[in-house]
Amino acid sequence: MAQQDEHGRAADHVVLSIAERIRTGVLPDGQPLPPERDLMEEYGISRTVVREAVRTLSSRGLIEALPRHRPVVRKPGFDAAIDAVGSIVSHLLLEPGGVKNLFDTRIMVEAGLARQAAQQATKDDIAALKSALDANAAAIPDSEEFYRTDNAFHGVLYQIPQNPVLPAIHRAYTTWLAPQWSQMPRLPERNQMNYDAHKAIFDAILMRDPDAAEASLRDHLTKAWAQVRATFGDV
Amino acid sequence: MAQQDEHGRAADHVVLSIAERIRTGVLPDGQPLPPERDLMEEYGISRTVVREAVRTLSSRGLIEALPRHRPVVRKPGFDAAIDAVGSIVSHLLLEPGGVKNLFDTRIMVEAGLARQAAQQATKDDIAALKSALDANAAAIPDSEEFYRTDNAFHGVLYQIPQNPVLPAIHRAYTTWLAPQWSQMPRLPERNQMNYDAHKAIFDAILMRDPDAAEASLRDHLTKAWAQVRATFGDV
DNA sequence: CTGCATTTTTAGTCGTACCAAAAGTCAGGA
DNA sequence: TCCTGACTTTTGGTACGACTAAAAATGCAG
Repeated sequence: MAQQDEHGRAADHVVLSIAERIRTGVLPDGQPLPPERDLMEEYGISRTVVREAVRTLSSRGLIEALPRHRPVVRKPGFDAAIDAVGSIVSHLLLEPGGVKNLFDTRIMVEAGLARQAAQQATKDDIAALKSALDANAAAIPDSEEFYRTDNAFHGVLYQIPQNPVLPAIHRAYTTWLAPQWSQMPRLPERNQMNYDAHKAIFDAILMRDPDAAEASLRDHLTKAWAQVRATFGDV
Repeated sequence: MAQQDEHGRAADHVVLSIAERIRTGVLPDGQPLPPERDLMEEYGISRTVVREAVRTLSSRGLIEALPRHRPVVRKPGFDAAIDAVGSIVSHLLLEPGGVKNLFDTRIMVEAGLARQAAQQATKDDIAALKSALDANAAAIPDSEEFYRTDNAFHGVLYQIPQNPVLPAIHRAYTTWLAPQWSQMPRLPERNQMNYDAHKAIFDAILMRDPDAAEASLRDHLTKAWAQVRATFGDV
């Protein structure tokens, strides 16, 4: 994969070099990048190239470049990876069927999570779920708060396997699907219905019944999708 | 979220504008972008800014900017989204536990796919699986070919739900995990073992037994992971 | 109509210059 | 002494102009 080194890209070399310094910790997380003028001297290139490199690193998520500020190193986490795709995904969601395709994968993933939870959840996990469920119940009259606690309940499912990739995925789903979700009419009746679904999922997990857990979760999300369709039509 | 418009970024406005033109099809897929000089005239900005915008669009995956060529529009697909994260993910995989975390999500996903296949696979799906399985069997002596057919067999699982997101995810897994996988010693005995595992998965799907399908798939991938560990130690 | 040489266009890079916003400095007052 | 606000320096954002080499377009000859 090693291409013609002196061919068409000076900036890419700088990108690679800086990325490596970030990865190895020579440039620690949170530290501002050296000034552009220093970098151009160090690499023997023009500021044009330096700026291109910075721009690239920024959209790669390795640094955070606020408009007029010094870019700061942002050691890549799974969240940064999600951010990096955000732009593309938002385009994909505007395509017909885009939202549905994404939502379907969410159903798949959470169905798996529910099964896994029913089989492997520890006492602490159950306690966390219970606590999230109670908060959700308390929020039924307050749609704003219900949305938050609803999210948090699902979030617990993503935490149970103790895999840092999963919470990032959850954040991705909530971020990307938020435009649809947040514009839906919020009614206490609906909140009640959703809470009941959460309770059913919780109960199934508590009973260590993977099939029931998956079924109730699928039912829950499928109904949620029906609500989305009722609001937005086919998307 | 609308910020101070005349504040700190001229390039971003151009990025937004061009991205919109791509999405709406004013700039169709495959068409080269207008020359930089035309764009600077059209937007009333300097070439510096145009180039920054192009660079950004490129790393966002909306256009493909080969070194000395005209950037061509590349309507974003799910594959492009995967590419966009590639850079970050490759960093994450170098972190301790990074590969395992990713592989675990793969096990989760494919476990779900196997269940779903057992429940919903059509005749055509089964036929595709069978065909992939046969190709896999025929390739047992040829490790190179076996790797390919192995991949293809798993790929069929990702196709069954008919959700375009899933094949993209499969491609992501194979791309990101390839460095580990392709360096593993290839032995016909191992191929035989993996083929047997594939056969077990296929049989379970054929028997419409989701539990067995999931179990055999988990077993298969867990053993594959053990092979990785045996080769690379803890990663 | 086809293949090749020539011209034109265009991306890549450099350098300089200027502005405005941060960041850093320092003096004066509480 | 410590805080505060004005002042200076640094630094990112943008513009303009120039030059090179590669790519694309053109035109010519066969």
